[in-house]
Amino acid sequence: MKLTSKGRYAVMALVDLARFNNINPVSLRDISLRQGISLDYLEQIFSKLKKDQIVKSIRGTQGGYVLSKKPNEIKLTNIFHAVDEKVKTVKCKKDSKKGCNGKATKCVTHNLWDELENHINSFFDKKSLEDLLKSNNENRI
Amino acid sequence: MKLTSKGRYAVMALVDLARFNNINPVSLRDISLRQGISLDYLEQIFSKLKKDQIVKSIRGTQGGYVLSKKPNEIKLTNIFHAVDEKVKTVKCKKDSKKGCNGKATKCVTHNLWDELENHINSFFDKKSLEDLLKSNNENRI
DNA sequence: ACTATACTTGACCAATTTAGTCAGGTATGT
DNA sequence: ACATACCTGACTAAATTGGTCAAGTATAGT
Repeated sequence: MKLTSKGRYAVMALVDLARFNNINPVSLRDISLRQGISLDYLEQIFSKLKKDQIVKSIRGTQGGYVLSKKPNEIKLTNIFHAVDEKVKTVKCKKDSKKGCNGKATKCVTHNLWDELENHINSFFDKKSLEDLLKSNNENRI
Repeated sequence: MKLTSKGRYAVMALVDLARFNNINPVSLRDISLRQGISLDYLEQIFSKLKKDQIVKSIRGTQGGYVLSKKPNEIKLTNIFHAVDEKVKTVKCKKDSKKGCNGKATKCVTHNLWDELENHINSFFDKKSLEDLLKSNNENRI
């Protein structure tokens, strides 16, 4: 089981954006420099964040991105969903001969995996961008 | 984020093993047939389960595998650990210029990922093979 | 002793996913 | 007009996954 960089980058970038969000739009170039994430890759990530209305874009000189909502309204669930960082549990295919279909342990793992998904998602549902900003500030005293 | 088949197969195979464990050792061939998992792949998985002393092997005719412990003593943590199904969180490398080192959001994601790992592991720590056997039996009434 | 069964080990491989790069755009403030 | 910065899609190298294949070794039963 693993978490990919894309989700982590999205979180890092949004925390960065939230911190510098107050006055002007924040350009991806700045985020790229501050966070050490490739600009090209950031563009891919932000196009997804925009599609899910987590950020808004402002084009042209002095343009950049702005949060669409307040930091406490943006949950990790929303972020991960936007960038396709989802909990995949590799279930059995319905019409394959392999797996649990009609077999002895049918559904054991299905129920288990469903429980696990719920468990993980409940974590993501609770954490907001604001929570992360707070813990970030505490660390930088 | 995803869970691999290896972990799922290990769980399925062990539930199967636990059910038929009472009288004789259970051969991988039987598990393979009942669960629809490739024999060759099962061998790889069981060699890892054996190394972590979750199962014992008995060679020769009528041989097979037996659980090393009682089903309630075998937690999902143990199983996943044995087959290297671990929560990888793609952390920043220490000496790379990329990532969070010395950057604005240093440790935001580190703390977050650590919390998540704990959250997930607490789930795995609680669930035992016995729990799965029970829910399996309930399903087959 | 022979043989069938079943565990043991290690090399190999195709398909998929990941984490990007590259090359072109288009919109807009000054 | 021009620099900035968003936008889009194609491409790719490396790693991972989910196996297969081949060649063993150990043991119970005959």
